[in-house]
Amino acid sequence: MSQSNAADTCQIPCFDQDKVGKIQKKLLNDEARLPELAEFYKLLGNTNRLKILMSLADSELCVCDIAHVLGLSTAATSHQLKLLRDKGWLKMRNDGKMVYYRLNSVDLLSALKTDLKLLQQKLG
Amino acid sequence: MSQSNAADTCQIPCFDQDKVGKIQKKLLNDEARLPELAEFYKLLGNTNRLKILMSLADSELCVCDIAHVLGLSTAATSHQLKLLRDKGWLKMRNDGKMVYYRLNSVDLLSALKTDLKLLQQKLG
DNA sequence: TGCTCATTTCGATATTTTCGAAAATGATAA
DNA sequence: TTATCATTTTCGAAAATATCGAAATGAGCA
Repeated sequence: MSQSNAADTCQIPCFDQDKVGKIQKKLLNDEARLPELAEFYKLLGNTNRLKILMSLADSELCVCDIAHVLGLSTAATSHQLKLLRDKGWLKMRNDGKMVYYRLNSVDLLSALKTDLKLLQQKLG
Repeated sequence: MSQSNAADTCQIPCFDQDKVGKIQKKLLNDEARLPELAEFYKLLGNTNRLKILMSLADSELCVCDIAHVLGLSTAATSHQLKLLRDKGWLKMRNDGKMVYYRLNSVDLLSALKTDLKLLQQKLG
């Protein structure tokens, strides 16, 4: 409320207003996309979902087969598949009672592989 | 226990043993690395940490400046910095009382940018 | 000694994740 | 129709995790 003497004492005196301002300005471009990017990474931050993506590298699979690869129930598997499908990374195809899933983006898989290499390189 | 008539009725009859076996075999190569990869993505699955990485694109910054960019306390900022440092993505440098952080890997930033492009492309 | 920037620990809170159980869906077959 | 089967969905609960403030600690500097 009082505008008297608060202005000339900064709570955190070390910071460089100019530098901070410039960086905030620069971030503005990407800032809107960062939550999306973070969500993308959260989605990939799970071993089972990574396994799903890699399992589908060569060909489509039915839910049941994927469940066996993961060692999960079909319900749990279906849930993970839905998360990937909702974001558009997987596509499903009905064939009678069966449902087959396949990758909807080759680029995703190559991104995974690139990142895997980055890690391997980092760990020697 | 009884081996009489259990063998010919499969609890989950739809799956293709051969296919599953082949995929599990193929996954063996990468499987050991998948938890690492998942952890890597978990680390990146946070807007503040992404902001930190992007803020450091051009030059090092002190904790206090980073805290201002993020709008967090220095304690909270320091915590996030530690997570990135512990994984080897950031390096710190002491200069008097101040501590400066910088990127320890150019490749990480380019991976980020690649993934961001992948998303932009996906979203039209 | 006192001050400052940063780190660390502790802990509370909030959020998220994961997945089982069970009901619902939707296709097929008898 | 009725039964069956593969999958999906909803609900919910347990567990794991994240986030961050407060306060104690370090470490440099005057």
